[in-house]
Amino acid sequence: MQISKGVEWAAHAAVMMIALPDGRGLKAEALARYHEVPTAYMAKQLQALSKAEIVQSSRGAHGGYRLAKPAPDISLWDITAAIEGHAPAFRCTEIRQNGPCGLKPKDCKNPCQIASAFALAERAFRDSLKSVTLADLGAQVLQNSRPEHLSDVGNWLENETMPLSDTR
Amino acid sequence: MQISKGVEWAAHAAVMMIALPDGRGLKAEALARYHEVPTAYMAKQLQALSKAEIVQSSRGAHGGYRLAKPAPDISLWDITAAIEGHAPAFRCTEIRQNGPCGLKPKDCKNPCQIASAFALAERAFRDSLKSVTLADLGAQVLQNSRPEHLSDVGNWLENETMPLSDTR
DNA sequence: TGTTATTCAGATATATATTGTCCGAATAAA
DNA sequence: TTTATTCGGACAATATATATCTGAATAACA
Repeated sequence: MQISKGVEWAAHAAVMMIALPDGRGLKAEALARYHEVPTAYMAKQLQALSKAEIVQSSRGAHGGYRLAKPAPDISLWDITAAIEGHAPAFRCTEIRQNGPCGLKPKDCKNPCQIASAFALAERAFRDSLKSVTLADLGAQVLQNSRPEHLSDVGNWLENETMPLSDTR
Repeated sequence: MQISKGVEWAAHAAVMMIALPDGRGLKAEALARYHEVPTAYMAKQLQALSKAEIVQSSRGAHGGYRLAKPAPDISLWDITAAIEGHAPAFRCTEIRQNGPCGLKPKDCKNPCQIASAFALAERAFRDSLKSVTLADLGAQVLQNSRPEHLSDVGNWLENETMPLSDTR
């Protein structure tokens, strides 16, 4: 029962994108470099977020990714589901229908008790993650970071999001 | 994010063992045959339950497995943890310490916000499973099964748990 | 008390999913 | 129209889950 590393990366990348000014974007390579993770694999996670319409992508020169909707409308569950998929973690294979005392399918209209218990637990998990938004995470970062760190990040963003010919 | 099939098998096997009379046991092969799953792999799950002291094993002729404690004292989480391990599903790799704006370790005494959110969600998952005991599951089976099915199971158990020379 | 049949337990292969990489398609700037 | 740049999906390597096999331990029986 493991959650893919991609979820961690995608979540951090999404938090990063909160701070992105106006219509600017961050390319996959920059987000990977910022977090010091393999570029191509980070790109893969961003593609998944893009498919889930959590981020928008722009191709070509000066392209990149940005959030597709306001930070309060994106939950940690949205990100997790985008990377891991929506399939339940517990997969009931209906083994109660197997073997010498196996039940007939018509006697299995109600879900198996064990499967039901897991479904309930997974719902609790999901609901917990749904209650946390990107905006919440961003606010916590602002609160808990030292001012110098925030300015470091600010400067880095300036450089990465302004690759235009600004020679002044 | 998948839960091993072994958890499903182990849970069903454990529910089965509730019905076991007095000091009798069921061997791995019988439990596998009952559920129509590969014998050796079912055996492996039972070994895990044995290590976690959820079931007791007896070797040699007429050996087998039985519950190591009363059904109300065994939760679905106990079984899950025995098979899947106790490690958290979300693994924080502290990528906030990476890259050009990486934090210093001394500024990372508090856990990362994202990791905290997942820890909370996993706790909710765990607590939900902890609230379901083998006794609960057994009671539900008794309630929801047709009488004929219960007698089928009873007969099967008689044959499997009484392989002694009872020729009368 | 030795011998044998039986059963559990750990070590060993195979299949599947996760992790990581590459090359082509698309887009925007020049 | 050309070119540099970036995303997107196809491809490969690694780790984990699944399945199997052989040996160690135990109890029944002679």
